[in-house]
Amino acid sequence: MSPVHRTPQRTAPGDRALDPVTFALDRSSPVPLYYQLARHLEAAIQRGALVPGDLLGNEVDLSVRLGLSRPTVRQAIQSLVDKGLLVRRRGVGTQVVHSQVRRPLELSSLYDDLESAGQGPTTRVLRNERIAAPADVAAALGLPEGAEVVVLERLRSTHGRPVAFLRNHLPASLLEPGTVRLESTGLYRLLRAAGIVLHSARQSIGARAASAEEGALLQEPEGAALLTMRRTAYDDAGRPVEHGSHVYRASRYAFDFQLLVRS
Amino acid sequence: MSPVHRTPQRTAPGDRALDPVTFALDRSSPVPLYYQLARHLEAAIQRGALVPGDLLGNEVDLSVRLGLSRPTVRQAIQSLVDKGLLVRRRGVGTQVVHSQVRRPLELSSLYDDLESAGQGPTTRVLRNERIAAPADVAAALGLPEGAEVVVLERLRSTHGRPVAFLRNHLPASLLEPGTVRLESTGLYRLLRAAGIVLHSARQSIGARAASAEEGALLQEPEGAALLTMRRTAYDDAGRPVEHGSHVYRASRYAFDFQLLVRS
DNA sequence: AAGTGGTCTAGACCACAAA
DNA sequence: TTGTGGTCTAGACCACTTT
Repeated sequence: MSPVHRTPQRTAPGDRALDPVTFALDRSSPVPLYYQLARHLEAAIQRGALVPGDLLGNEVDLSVRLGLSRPTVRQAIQSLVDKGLLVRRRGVGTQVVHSQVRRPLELSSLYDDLESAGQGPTTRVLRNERIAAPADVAAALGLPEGAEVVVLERLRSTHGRPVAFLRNHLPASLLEPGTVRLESTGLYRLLRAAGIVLHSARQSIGARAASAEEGALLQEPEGAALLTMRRTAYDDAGRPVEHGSHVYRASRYAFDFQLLVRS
Repeated sequence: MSPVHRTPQRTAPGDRALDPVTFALDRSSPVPLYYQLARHLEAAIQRGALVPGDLLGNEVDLSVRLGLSRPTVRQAIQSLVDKGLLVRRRGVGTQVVHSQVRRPLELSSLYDDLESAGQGPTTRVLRNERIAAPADVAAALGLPEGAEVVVLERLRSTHGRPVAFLRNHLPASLLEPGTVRLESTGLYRLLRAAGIVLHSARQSIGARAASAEEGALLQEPEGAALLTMRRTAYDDAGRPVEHGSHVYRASRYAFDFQLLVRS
């Protein structure tokens, strides 16, 4: 049996040289074996060597061919199942998911979103200073009211036209973001560069009509529909790291993502 | 050493009877052992027996105390790490995450959302018929243009006031949803009851101003800000199962969820 | 130096689906 | 009946963090 099958069946004999599953592991690398395998399979899927519906060979054969134990192979496969790229069916096998999977919803910055969409975002920092925390911000960040926080206000544009107005608050003890850097990258990248590891975020997406000031900033008429997003991000230890309150031009932006069903 | 530690340190001696980690496994149950352990730990966290910051005992001790192998214990712990309830640090240990974790974003139906919030949703079915698929729907569902689909239009309310207008299209071959059932439950529950297993969905959230008809339906003035959601859901085999195009009153609804950072 | 999680092995038996 | 993934064991060695 050849290790990859198309529906309803099999590849031509002599395909083993093109077998997209078997490959050379680097056992001297510090990269874990299961991770090497996962990346290899993912690449094979991305470049189309494994087509939706294809069955991977069964796990036992696979582990023999690769010289790995079955649990290690399973660990690799499981990570791709978790990503939504593969589906396992008992008694059937493991196959590549049919639908075009895009990335699941990530805690990504708007900057990265726009950049990866080739939108060449620009940022104008309107405000960057230390203030006493307003009540709602203090509550969101778990700080005593009046504690010192950094407030950032930024206008993000693509193609010279505004997309979003971003207001963020950070505990002043955490980071003193430089205005210059903020104009050339995203806040989350600055946090990561400062060694702050994000773990989770609580987020709320809504809509409302634009105020006169918001309209002026975003070049929308007063009363235009805006998307709003409020988010508090936490680090590994559960400490609030950042609270953001953003508004987006609905005519130029939407939240777009893939969900996986919890199982 | 007692198995649970508070910061900076330990519970009183004699606490072993209250040890929130050790418990009795049911080896005769068909429920997997790792799953029993995961549920037990999750319950201990939810009821506060394990407090944020608490360290679980190390994995080797734990497996000995529970009479399980270490991989099985790891499998249980890993599932809770994936859920965002626990954090592991090499050289340190596994501890309960500080922040209050709510559920991550799920592919849940609005009906379930409102019901679990105690809002007692009601549904009025405005339309339930078979039609030839419009071009955009056919494209989303991967059907030839003009193929037969079921179109549903529903108005969902809580406390007697409308919250959302839901328009859904399904391949007619898949399901013939009964209007009566649709008034008493959510579409996704009907799909599940029909044996349709959802796997993933592609979703886009935006905003726009209400049209005159939308305003009349939702009891909002024309031009009011509305939240919009377009979603296509897929089953295990990657077949499109449903396409929804919904509008929500921004004054009464927001998308509210927790994100975990991919790692 | 000691203790933790991270990785890996080489088996075993079971549950489920398809032929 | 056969083949698949699902679960589980009892070890091993390594990398990292803290003392």
